[in-house]
Amino acid sequence: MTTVRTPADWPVTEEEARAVQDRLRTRVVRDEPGPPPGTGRVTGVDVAYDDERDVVAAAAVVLDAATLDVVAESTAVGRVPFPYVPGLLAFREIPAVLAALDALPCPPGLLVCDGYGLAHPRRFGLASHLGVLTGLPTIGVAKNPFTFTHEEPDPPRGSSSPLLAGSEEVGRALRTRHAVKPVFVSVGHRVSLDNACAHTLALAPRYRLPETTRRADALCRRALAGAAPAGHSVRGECGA
DNA sequence: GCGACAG
DNA sequence: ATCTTGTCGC
Repeated sequence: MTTVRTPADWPVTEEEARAVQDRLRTRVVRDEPGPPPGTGRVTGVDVAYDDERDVVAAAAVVLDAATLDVVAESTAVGRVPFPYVPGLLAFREIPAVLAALDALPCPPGLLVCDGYGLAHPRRFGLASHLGVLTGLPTIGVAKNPFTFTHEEPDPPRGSSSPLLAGSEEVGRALRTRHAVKPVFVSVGHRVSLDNACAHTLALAPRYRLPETTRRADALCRRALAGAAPAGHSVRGECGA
């Protein structure tokens, strides 16, 4: 596990954070299909918090896309760098996630994020932000529809319906299990929406959520449980 | 102005 | 996200 220090230039106010999003959103690449599902590697990233102790823990878990076996994993902990504000989730999660990705011993391949990409008030959610900063293909798989609207997909696994911001399709409500609440898929960076949905289905053969997010969620919770309170130094590590 | 709102 | 017991089902 590695420790993270919040970057000195990290946004402090909501206004600064929105300005960063407006500046970086132009760099999202939308005209690439992305890697074919079932090939290469797929990496899940997730973050857990203890706001009382001001601690954040991130995990990255690399899976073989064909077998869904774990190939590598890493964690990072640090202080919570930004409050939770709807639309600004990325500023809370990204420093720790980048540190976990840096600590991986192999290339991550496609990144699967817990949250949204283009389905975002300014079309620049966590998945798109991580994609632009790393250059990696990314998708977002969220558990809730956020502010968007959708019709109920048909019951069979694989059915989907458009996730709409007004009349614009910003993502898809995708059924990964028969008659179970859908997940909400959106494009992050360098992946098409069709391909993002295909990846999501390939990663969720048994449970509602993709194996990538299930593994990353379990790992970051373990890392959080084992983390020292912020500002507490151990063996030379500087917390404050 | 009020409520809703990824994690 | 996180706080939380038992319970129904494969």
